[in-house]
Order: sequence, then structure tokens, then C-alpha cells
Amino acid sequence: MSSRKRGPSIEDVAAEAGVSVATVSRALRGLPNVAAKTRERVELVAEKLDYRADPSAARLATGRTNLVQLATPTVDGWYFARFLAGAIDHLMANGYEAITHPVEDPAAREDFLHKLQLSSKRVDGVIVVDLNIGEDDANDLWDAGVRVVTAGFATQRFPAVMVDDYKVGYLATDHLLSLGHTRIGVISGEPNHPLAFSVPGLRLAGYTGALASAGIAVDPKLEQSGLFTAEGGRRAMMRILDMDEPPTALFVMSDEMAFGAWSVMAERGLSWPDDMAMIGIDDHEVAPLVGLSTIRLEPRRLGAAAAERLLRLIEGDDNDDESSPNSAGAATAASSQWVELVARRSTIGD
Amino acid sequence: MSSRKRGPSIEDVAAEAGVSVATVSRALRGLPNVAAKTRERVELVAEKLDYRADPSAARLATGRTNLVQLATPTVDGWYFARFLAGAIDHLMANGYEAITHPVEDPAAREDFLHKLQLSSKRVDGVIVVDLNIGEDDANDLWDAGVRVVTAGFATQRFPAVMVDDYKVGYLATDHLLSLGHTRIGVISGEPNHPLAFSVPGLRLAGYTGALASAGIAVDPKLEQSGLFTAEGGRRAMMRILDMDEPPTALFVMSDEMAFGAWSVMAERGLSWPDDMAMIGIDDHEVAPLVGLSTIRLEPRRLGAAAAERLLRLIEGDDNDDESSPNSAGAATAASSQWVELVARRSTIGD
DNA sequence: ACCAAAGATGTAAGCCGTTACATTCGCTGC
DNA sequence: GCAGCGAATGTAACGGCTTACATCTTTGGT
Repeated sequence: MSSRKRGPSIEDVAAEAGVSVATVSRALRGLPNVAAKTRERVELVAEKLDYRADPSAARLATGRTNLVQLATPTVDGWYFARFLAGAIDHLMANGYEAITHPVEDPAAREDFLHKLQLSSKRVDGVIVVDLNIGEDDANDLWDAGVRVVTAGFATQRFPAVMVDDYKVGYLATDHLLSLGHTRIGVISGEPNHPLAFSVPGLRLAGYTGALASAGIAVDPKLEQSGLFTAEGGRRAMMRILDMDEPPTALFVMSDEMAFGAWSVMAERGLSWPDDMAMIGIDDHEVAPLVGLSTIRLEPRRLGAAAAERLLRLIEGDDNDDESSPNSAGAATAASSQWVELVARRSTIGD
Repeated sequence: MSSRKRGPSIEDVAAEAGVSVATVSRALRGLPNVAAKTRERVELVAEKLDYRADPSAARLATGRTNLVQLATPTVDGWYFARFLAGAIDHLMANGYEAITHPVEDPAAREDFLHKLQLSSKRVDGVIVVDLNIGEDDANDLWDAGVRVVTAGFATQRFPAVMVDDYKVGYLATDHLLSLGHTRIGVISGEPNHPLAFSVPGLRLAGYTGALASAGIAVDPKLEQSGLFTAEGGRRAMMRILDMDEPPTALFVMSDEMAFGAWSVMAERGLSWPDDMAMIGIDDHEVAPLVGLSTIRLEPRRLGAAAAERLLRLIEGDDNDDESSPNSAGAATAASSQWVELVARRSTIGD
């Protein structure tokens, strides 16, 4: 019959404790101006009745949900899973719950952007990772009053946390250059990714920049897309090895693609760094096992930073000067300190 | 000043459209008994005013949140991330949102169990993965009216979805046996895991069972814990290789541990399957790259199945016969069809 | 035409907290 | 002993939507 149990309400507690609902509310939430014995009595009664405040009612009354939405391209990619872990931990430590929301394909993306507009009532804020929201959409969100922090890309409107992906590409390439390589190839991500995220472009720019500052011309044939998957890395590697003049070193934009590339080398009896030097990105847990040099990213910390930024936005609400677009935005933290070269066998040998 | 934008309410729409709030509510939710033109007009007005129903208000009124909580030991483990992906996709396809809730250490677990009791008001249901809730706690949850589906372990009270981990262990071991190995070691998970999940035990039982049916005695020295991490797998492998009489084959309870073990072999110039045959579990994307045989699991499908089961529980609410404990429970689906041997170089060679 | 049944719409009572404002209580200081 | 003040508590007005029930329209049958 009754489809859902509605437990005791605040009135039941008030009656039982012989106080008003206001006092119960204050007592149970630890607000000041409640006599110690009163608070104690209320807590006792609440415990006895097994009373739990209904969050929906509190949300309706306060307009705050203590919910944060986390939108990522996937939930189980190496990078995103760790980003989420970092963000969720930080959010939960601060009394928020996290709604994870994968946005996997362009269709879902439209839908997502549409629904996002009603997020001002659904959640207290949103962290959008690598989904490249355009300025127009960002403005719509701003107008709808949705609090947003972006990660992996930036908008005018909202604060962003970013890895310095230019630096990532630069560091990786520079490492190879410093080892004397002059013919350096790239296995890149998906250049025309449906979600259009900007990471590969920045990394490529870093690569180009490093080559330029070493006075080396970029050979476009040396760039092959690996789609950010191991299998894609394999295919790219085959294309590269079958070239007339293959490079002597490779900058691979993710460790997973590098593993794929490595497996092709193994199959052909090649070994690094002599037959081919290679550096990846991420520092995936398998990287040390195969001796892959890499640029270590710290997605967990980035996630935590994004969460922290969002909480400031949410909780510093009334302080904020809402009139100026940049009051909240612009504070883009491109955290280059979380980027670190880890040199292993694949570049420096044993 | 105004900390939060409250957009137009249902009353505004009603006024503008010249109907009552009840009609607006019905029209916008697609309920029957609304004249076509009325519905159209209401939709138009809603669109024009940019009206969005406040979910908190709806939740308060209906007692339904359209929220589901997903509790897993971690959010970024290979297995759990994929389980979550499968569950979330299925939930979102059915109009629910997913709150992911990692429960990483014993302290968090206590807290989690405590908070879970108030979940009947926070979410419509909970999927608990590999956290081994005891029967007592399960009963408390039941009494609190929380809808639960468990995964990876079972209780009397609640429906469960499970991988047949006995079969997993059996299949893996049997594969090694069928190749002629008789001295087969194990790298297991954490036997005394703080969260006490039961997977390793079942897999071990499968291993033991397979050996038994081949008439081979179990040598306890051949079991080493790998803590379910690559590094743990490395250490376990070193211990095993340093034994007086090492096994000729290894059943490793996760691919990640197997990768660690493999790296030790590589360092010592050993190669599989001759120096050591090895089979893992999961079919991690790196497994094909290194040629690791494995038992393929399908955590995504399991996640989707758990979600589906929970939705049935939630939505078939009124039909359920709440008096009988087993009306909802007992329907434990140990899905052995999602378990598949994938033989690769590490056991069968080239 | 006329009535009943079906369909469309309206009214208003919840749902359960939060909080501004009003009131009462208990002390302090003189 | 009393004004005066802060602390403690109470009252009641929301917040925005859903829905049982009442009321008003249609529609169709005869």
C-alpha cells in the first residue's frame, strides 16, 4: 500500500521533547542559542524516535542541495576515474555528495548542455571536465545561475583548473631532444574528437614549440593519431614503423597509447630506447612495469582542486560580486607544478 | 544579496497560461486528461518563461528522488570504474541520477553504514558493491525502508548480482591443469581486507576445487597475497620465484597483479609460458598487449544488471509483497555467463 | 434535446523543514 | 526590586510541487 515509508517528522520530535519545531531544527543542526540541556534532550528524543531530517524538505526550504554534479567524458577512463576520485573525496569531506554524469557522445552532450541549465535547482554546482563548453553556452549557464568550474578547458565566465598541457608537450619533447634525438614523432589523441576537447592541441603545441626552440622543423608526417586508446596506439605505431624514414623517438600523448605502441615493438623484436625511444603521459600504474618514461599527471589532485574551487564559489556566494563576469571567472589555475618528468628505460635505457 | 536565483515557479506559468497549477503540473509531466491545445499552450509558456520544475519540491511532495546511490570501495579501480560506468548508463537511461560514494577504509565504512540508514529519504535506492554488509546491518537497512541491491556479495534480505567467482577460480585453474601443470601457485588478493570482501575467498575456493578434482593436493606455501595491486603482485612474484620449488604456473587473481608479476619475470630474463605460465582475471586492456591469458569479466554488464534489478525494486514498489523478506531478496543472480576464458601467450605460448 | 459518463480543469491540502520575527525567561547592575 | 539586555524558545509564514477530490465541460446515445 504505502509505497514509501515516511519516518517521524520534526513535529513528532518537537512534541515528544516538549519544544517547538524551531528549537528542534536549531538543536539538531548545532546552531547557537540553544540551551545545553535542551539540545541534549532533543538529541536524545531524535535518537529514540530514529528521526532523520528529510533532505528534500531542507533543500526546498533553503534552496541548497549539498549536491554537486561532475560531468566527464567517461567515468572509467584512467584519467577521469582518478579525477573523479579526487573530486569526490574532497566534496564528501565537506559534506557534499557527488552526482557523476558521463557525457560520452555528441548526442549526450547536447542533452547534457540542455539539462545543465536547470542545474541551478538540482545541484549547488557543476564541475565540467574536458567537454569544451563554448562561450555562448557558458553565458547561458551563467545567466541561469549555475555555478560552474571547468577543468581541462577554460571559459571567460567560469573559474577553471587546468594542467598546463603545453608544458606537458614541451617537457616530453624537450626530454627527447636533450637525449640527442632530432627526428621525433608524435602519437596524438583524436584531433577531431566529437567532444572537441582541447588537450591534444595544447600538447601538440608544446611539442612544436620545443622542436622550434631547438631549431628543428616539424615534419607533419611524423604525427599519427592514436585515438587515446591502446589499440589506436598500436595502429599508429605500425604506420610509423612502416615509414620510409621512421623517427628515432616518439612522444605519445597517453601511456595507454604508448603501451599499444610498445606491444608492436615487442612483436617485431624491437626494444627501447635503442630501436625507438618513447615517452608517454600520465604515469599509469603499468608504466613503471614496462619501463615507460612519462610525464606524470596528478588527476586526483586536479580533481580535488576543482572541487575546492567550486566549494569556494558555492559557499563564498554572498561575498562574491556577482555583477562582474570575472569576479568568479578568470581565476584559471594552470597548475604546472603537478607536472613532472619521470624518466625510465624507454628513453634513458638501463 | 540574493544568494540563489529562484526562477519562475509553477504559479507563474499557471497565471501566464491562464490555467491552474494542477493543469500545468499535469501538462508538463505528460499526464493524461489534458486537452491537447491546453498542453501545447502550457508548454509554450513554460518554454517562454524558461520554467523548470524544482526537483526538491517534487521530491518533497512525492517522496521520490530519482536518485540512486552507488557505493563501491573505490571509484577508480579498474573493476569498480567499469561497474559504475555500466550502472550509471543504465540508470541515466531510465531517468535516474547516480550518486557515487566511495567507501575506502574501515572508518568510512562505519560512517557509510550509519548514513545509509537515512538513505530511504535521500535516494530511491542503493547499490552496494563488494562491501560485505552483514546480515544485521542488512536487517537494519531493511527496517529503515532502504531499497538495496548488492553486488559481489549476498545477504538474505536483498537481491544480489554476482559474478560466479568460484567458477572464475575454477576455470582459471582448470585451464592451467589442462595444459599439464600440476604445481600451480596463486597470487591472491588481500585475505584480511579491511572491507572484508568475499571475492578472493571464492576464487581461492574455485582454485582449490579444481585442484581437488584433478586429485592434486593444495600446497599452502604456493599461495601469496598480492593485495590486488601491481606492486603487490611484484612482491608476491619475487617471493614465489625465490622459493626452493617454485610452481610452473600461476593463477593470479587480477590482471594488474599479473602485470606486476610479469615485470619481475621480464627483469629476470624469464618469459612465459615456459619459465612460468600465468593466467589473470579481468581482461584489462593491457592484457592483450602483453599476451596475458585471463578470465574475462564484464563489470559493465554486471553494473547494468545491478541497476536494472534496483529499478525493478523501486518501481515495482507497490506490487511487491513487503511482508515476506524474500519477496525482494533471494533473487540472487550469479551470472556465470559473463565469465569467459581468454587464452593468450602467457599460458599457451605462440 | 436531454442525461449520463467521460474528460478537462480547478481547489486546496498536504509534504517537512527553515527562519524572520515575536515573545518569554533569566540575569546583571544599580 | 526593577530596568534592560541577551539568551532561549515559540509562532507562523514560507518554499514549490503533487494529487485527492470537487466542479465544470464535452461528448455521445437515444
